[in-house]
Amino acid sequence: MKDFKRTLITSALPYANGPVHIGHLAGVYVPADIYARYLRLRGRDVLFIGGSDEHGVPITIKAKAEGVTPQDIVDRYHNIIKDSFEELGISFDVYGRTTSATHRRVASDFFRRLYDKGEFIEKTTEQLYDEEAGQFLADRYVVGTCPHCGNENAYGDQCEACGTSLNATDLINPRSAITGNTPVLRPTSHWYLPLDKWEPALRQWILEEHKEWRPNVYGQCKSWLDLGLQPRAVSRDLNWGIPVPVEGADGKVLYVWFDAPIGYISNTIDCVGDDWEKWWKDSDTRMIHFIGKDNIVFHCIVFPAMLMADGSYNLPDNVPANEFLNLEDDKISTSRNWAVWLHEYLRELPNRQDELRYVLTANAPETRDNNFTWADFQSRVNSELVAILGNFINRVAVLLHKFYDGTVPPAGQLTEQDLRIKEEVEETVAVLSENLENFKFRDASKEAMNIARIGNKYLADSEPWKVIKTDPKRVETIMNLCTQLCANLAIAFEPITPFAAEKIRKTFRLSDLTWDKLGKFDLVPAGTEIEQPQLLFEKIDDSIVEEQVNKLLRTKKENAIKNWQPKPVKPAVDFETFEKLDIRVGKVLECKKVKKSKKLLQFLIEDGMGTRTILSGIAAYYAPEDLIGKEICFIANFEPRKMMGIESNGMILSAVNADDTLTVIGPAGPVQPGAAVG
RNA sequence: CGCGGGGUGGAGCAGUGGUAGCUCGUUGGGCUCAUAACCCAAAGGUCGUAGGUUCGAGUCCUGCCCCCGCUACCA
Repeated sequence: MKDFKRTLITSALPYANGPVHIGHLAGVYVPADIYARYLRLRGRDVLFIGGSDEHGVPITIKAKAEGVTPQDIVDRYHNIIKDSFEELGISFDVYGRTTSATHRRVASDFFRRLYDKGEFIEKTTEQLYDEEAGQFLADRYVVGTCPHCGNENAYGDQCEACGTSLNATDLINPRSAITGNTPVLRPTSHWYLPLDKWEPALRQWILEEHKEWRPNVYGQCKSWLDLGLQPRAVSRDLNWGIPVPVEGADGKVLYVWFDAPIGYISNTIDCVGDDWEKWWKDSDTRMIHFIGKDNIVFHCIVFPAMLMADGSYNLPDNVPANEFLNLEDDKISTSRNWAVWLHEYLRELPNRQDELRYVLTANAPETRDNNFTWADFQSRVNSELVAILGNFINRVAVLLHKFYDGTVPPAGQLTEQDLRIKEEVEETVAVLSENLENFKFRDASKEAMNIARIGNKYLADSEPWKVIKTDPKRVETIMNLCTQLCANLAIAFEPITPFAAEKIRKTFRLSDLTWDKLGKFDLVPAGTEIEQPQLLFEKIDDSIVEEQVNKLLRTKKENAIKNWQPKPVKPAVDFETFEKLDIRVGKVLECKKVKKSKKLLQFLIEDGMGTRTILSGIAAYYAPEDLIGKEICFIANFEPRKMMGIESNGMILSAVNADDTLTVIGPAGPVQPGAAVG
C-alpha cells in the first residue's frame, strides 16, 4: 500500500432541513470521528471536513409551509446540527455550510471550469410545471394515477403500490404535491454531465484498482457500471441554490448533488486557506469519504466523474459506507419523527456523550442494517462501559489509594503471570490498530474493551487484596501493572469515548498520549500521585429507558392518528333490520365510577318514561361529573346485562377515535328525553 | 421486472470450503478490592427454505420466501 503523507477525511454533509439523528451518527459521523482521532493519535496529518448541505427543493418547500425563507430554515438547522456535533465531540477541523460565500464561489467556478472545457451537454426536455407554485416539479412532487396498477397516489418516480419505476410524465391525471393543481408541460433546458464518457475510467479505477472496498460499496458500483451510465442533469429550475454561472441561465441553479460534494472542497478552503490544494491535488494525500449506503453512487460514481472531468483532483482512496440503523425494529424516518434526535438526546441524557458513541460503535451497521433499541443501549452501558471499563479503572484507583495513599508503587520482578498479561495486551493492541486501519470500528471497540477485561481478570487472578497481607512486595508489582493498563485504556478509548479517556488521563496524570505508547508498560512512572477516583460512567436507570421508550410510543400514536383511515363499511342491511334497534336520546341524571372497575361508568338516564341504569366502558376517557346533564344517544332495547354486580339496561353510543379513545354521541340540539333516533 | 446488501443459539452481531464464534442475557460456582460490580463453568444453533457441486458447505451454484437499499424527506 502506498505511503501517504496526509489524510483528508470527509463526512457526508447532513441536509439542513432537520436535525441529525442516531442513524446519521452511526452511519457517518461517529466512525469518521473515530478514524480522525485515531490518525491524529498516530501523529498523522489529518483534516476532518464537515458541513451542512443547504440547497435543494425540500428546503424551499419546508420554508413555504412554515411561511419563512429558506435561509431561515437552513440557519436554524445548521446551528442545531453544528452545536450538537460539537457537544458530542465530533472533532471536525471545520464545519461549514453550502450557503457560504466561499462555497458559492468555489461551486460556481467548478461548474464554469467544466463548462469552459466542454464537459457538459446542453439538452432541452419537457418537464411538468406548477403554474401556481411557479416552479418545475421534481419527480417526487408529482402525484397521479399509476398507469400499471391504477393506484391513485403514485409518485412521479415510482408507484409504491406496485413498485414500478415511472417517469412523472407517465402518470395519468398528474397533480402537484405542492398545490394539488394539474401541472403543465413546459420545455426547459439543462446541462448534463455525461457519466457514460467516464465509464471506462471509473470501471478501471473501482473494479480493478479498489477491490479492497467493502462488498456493499464495490457491489453497488459494479451494478451501476454494468447497467451502463447515463448523462445526469447538473442544473435545476429553482430560485434557491447557486446560480448557474452561464449567460442566459436565469432561474437555474446547480443541482444539489453537484453542489453538495463541492462543499467538501469549499469547507477545506475555509479551514486552511490557500493551502487547500495540497489536500485535494497532491498525490501524497489520501481522501476517505464517510457516508451512508444511500450515498454510494454519488461518492463513488458521480463525484469522481466530476473530479475526473476537472482533471486536477485526487479520487477517494476508500469510501467506507455503512448500512442503515433501525430504531426499535422500525426504519428511522424524519417525516414520521421516528428517530432519536441528537440535540434531544444531549438534553435529555446530559453528559452521556460517550455512552452514545460507544453503543453506536459497538453495534455499528458496518455489514448490514442493524437495530438500535433502548434496552440494548442500557445493557451495553451498564454491563460493558460501567461494569467492565469503568469498574476496572475505579478498582485500580481505589486500591492505589487504599494501599499506597494514591502513589503509584514501583514494579519489581515480573512473574510469568505478569508477562502473559503484557503479551495479551500487546496482541490485543495489534488487533485494535489493524481494525481501525481497516475501518472495522465495531471490532475495534471490542478489542479496546478486551484490555479492560484482561485487567479485571488479572485482578481476580492475582488477588492483591489478599496478597497484601502476606507479600506486600508482590502487590506493588501487581498495582503498577494495573496502573499501566489504565493508561493503555486511556489511549485505546480516546477515539471511541474521548470524554472518558480524558477523565482517565487526568486521574492518572498522563500527559501527551500517542498511539505508539499503546501496549507499553512504563506510561505512568512509579511515585506518581494519582487523583481521587471519579466514576467514568454511571448506570442507566430503568426509568430513563422507560421514558425514552414512552416517547417513541407517543410518536407511534401520533402517527397512527395522522395516518388514520375510516373502517370499511359493513355489508348492507335492510330497513327492517335497522328498525329492530331502538335508539333513543336520554339525559344523564347521575354518573359515577363503578367501584373496583377500571373501565366502567354507571349512568342514571332520564328516558322520558322514567329512569334507567346503564353501564358504559368509558371511564378512561371521561370524568363522571363532566357528563352529568348531557344528552346522549343509547340503545334502549338491548338485553339487560349484569356487570360488576350491576344490571345495565342499554348501551351508550360512542365514536371510536383514531387512537382508540371514545367520544360519547349526543344530539346536535335540544331534544326531549326518550325521543327515538331513526 | 432489475440490480446491490442481508436472513447464523433468547437478543444484538462476527464468520467468503475443513471440528459453528463474540457480546449481552440465562443457570451453577468462585471472589468480596470495585458503581450488587469482577472471575470461572455450563446450557442453548439441523447457520431463511428446497435442491445441486464437493471427500467435505454457514461459506460455492440454482430455484423460492422474507427484510433493507438503489429510486429527489431521510445516513
